[in-house]
Amino acid sequence: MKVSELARLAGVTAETVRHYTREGLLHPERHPENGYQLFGQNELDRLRFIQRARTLGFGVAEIRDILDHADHGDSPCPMVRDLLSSRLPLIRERIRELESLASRMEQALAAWDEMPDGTPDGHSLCRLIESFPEPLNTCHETDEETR
Amino acid sequence: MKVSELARLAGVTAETVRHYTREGLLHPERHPENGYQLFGQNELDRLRFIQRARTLGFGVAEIRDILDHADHGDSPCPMVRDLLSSRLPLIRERIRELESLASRMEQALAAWDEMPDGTPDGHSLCRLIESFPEPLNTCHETDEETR
DNA sequence: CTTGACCTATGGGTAACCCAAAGGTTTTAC
DNA sequence: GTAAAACCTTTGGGTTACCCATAGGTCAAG
Repeated sequence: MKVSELARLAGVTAETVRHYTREGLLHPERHPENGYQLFGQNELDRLRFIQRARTLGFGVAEIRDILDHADHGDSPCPMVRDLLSSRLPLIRERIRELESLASRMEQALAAWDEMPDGTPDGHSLCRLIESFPEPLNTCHETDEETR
Repeated sequence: MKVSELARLAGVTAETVRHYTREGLLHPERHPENGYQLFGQNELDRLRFIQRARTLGFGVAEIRDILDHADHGDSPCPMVRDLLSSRLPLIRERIRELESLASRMEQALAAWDEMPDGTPDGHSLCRLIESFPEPLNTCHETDEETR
């Protein structure tokens, strides 16, 4: 089957399939005459595996490693377990950050109702934001986060 | 004051200050002789405003709009409120997604303990992943998410 | 006057795709 | 039979909020 058909069967876009192919997660054959990518059933299985791994939070590069291991006959399971257990605390922390963010947003929206607001007084940009606690890193080190 | 001093006072890196300047959130004067960026107290206030807005989930482009409005004498508060209230449900949904992800990960780790595992059987990549429910978009439309 | 600390601008990298362009191929329909 | 529609190819640029490396100018201190 060709790119679009594979994509349709797996519920992703053709661009995504091409992306995974470029990144070395899929290895289609090539039609010798027109250069089209040709996928078989096992490529569909592979793509579905990729989708499951993505919903488990694995990155594309990690999935490539997992697949490469499996292609070499090695069990990728220990790697998978390690990735899973090292990533989990980060996810939990990200959840806490977002919950904190959400409650700050709600707090700001609630404050909206009881503010004089209207036009700014020339010193104020927007009290809604300005009256917020400082990000508390105002002293020594730069902190980090992301991901 | 110069870039690094402003950065230190606000607890960010000098690179971040330059980034905000490039993006038009800060408007430093220039030392006419050496071209250095010169910031005053109100630029520090501005930077702290930016930090608070960032912790409320606003993007850099949005903050630029907010500041531009305020610079033109318009109250940005209605804009802020709209952004906040339209973004909040997305954050809540993202939290649910991550909680779902975390529980899938825990489920997978729990399953690890009671699996025959070891080497793959030639058909299996990693049962830990393969035995997962399909991403359930396997039929018609491509879905979307991100952010 | 020479370090070393700081400044500048430019350009490339991050993650996982999306999108547009330019051009070849295959299918469908008249 | 052929022309348009639909699909394929590769290339390159965009997205977010920065970080980092490079090359070269500037400044304070010893």
